[in-house]
Amino acid sequence: MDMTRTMVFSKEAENDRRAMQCGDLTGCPWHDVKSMLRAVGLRPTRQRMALGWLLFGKGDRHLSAETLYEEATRAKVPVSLATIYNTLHQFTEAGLLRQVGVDGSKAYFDTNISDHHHFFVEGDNELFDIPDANVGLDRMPATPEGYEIARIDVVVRLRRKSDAAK
Amino acid sequence: MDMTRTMVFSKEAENDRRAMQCGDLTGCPWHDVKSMLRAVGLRPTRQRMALGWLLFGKGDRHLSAETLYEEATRAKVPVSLATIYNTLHQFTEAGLLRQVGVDGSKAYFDTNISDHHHFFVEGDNELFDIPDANVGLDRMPATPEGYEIARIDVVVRLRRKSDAAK
DNA sequence: TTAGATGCAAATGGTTTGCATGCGT
DNA sequence: ACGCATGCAAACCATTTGCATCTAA
Repeated sequence: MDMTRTMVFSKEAENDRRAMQCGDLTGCPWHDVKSMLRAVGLRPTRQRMALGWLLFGKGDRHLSAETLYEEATRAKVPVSLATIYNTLHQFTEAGLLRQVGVDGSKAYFDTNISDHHHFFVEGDNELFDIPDANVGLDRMPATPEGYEIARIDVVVRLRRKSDAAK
Repeated sequence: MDMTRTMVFSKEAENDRRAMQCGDLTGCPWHDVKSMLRAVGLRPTRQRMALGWLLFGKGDRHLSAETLYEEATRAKVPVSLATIYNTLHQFTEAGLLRQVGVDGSKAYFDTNISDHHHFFVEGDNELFDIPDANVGLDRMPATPEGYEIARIDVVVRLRRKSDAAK
């Protein structure tokens, strides 16, 4: 059962993270981030800790490199944009984050790495999870010969309901 | 009538195009492209005609600006990259093309504007339509208040099956 | 000490823009 | 002739890279 788990490492990482965030969470996010980093083989450096803290300290989030950079700056954490990108990618490779490609311009990173899909608000470029975790594909086509499914991305693009005028 | 001429014409344009490509298609694509352009209110200029010809002359295609540029160049059609981008966007706004956002880096344009989804081959960055037109969403979540669904994009990401070793 | 991490600035790649010239109506 | 269309190059923006300097182990 459950053999169609293609993104296997996400799963493991997810467990690790959940364990850390919900298990021995003591109220001091620094400790947990440190364990999390160690668990995936990344050195717990000053900036990785701070970024991990910002990223995972308050529930599921969707942010771009720029967003995280501003947030870090606001939080008085000295980080360079280059490091933000490095960290974001390292976290993603480690399975702590999931990269979501929505509009083709900038990249978004989702702290929720479980199997789920997204709503994307056109214009606002806002991204959020589709609450119902059970959305699935109906009548999935056969996977072409020689290929395997790496992932299925579903993006429901929303637009503000045309409120009367305008 | 014809007051909300903003995004309404996707549908109309599709009909026009289908009529032109399947209806009174005479074998001379130039004539059809010209009609098609006129139908959506675009001046049938040399390059728009040529690009329309390249784009719609041979079935459903998925290409990037760069791809089309090379193709045009190879076909001895003098066009600048800027014009390629302009044209691609104008065609898209007119509903003749559909932009597909897959990887976040470059933009792809699909000459198949009907409701359908895609396979995306990671690594090769190859994009193609999912043959079964009936793929649909199972258990679609409720649309958030105040919003309406603009479109649903489903991208099935494929990767070459790991052939034994490696 | 030492490999790995960071910061800065310069390089990149896709896409857009400003403006002078060209072409469809 | 008028005005949109085009071409070119410079501008842009998100992201990446090279390299010298730090820092965790």
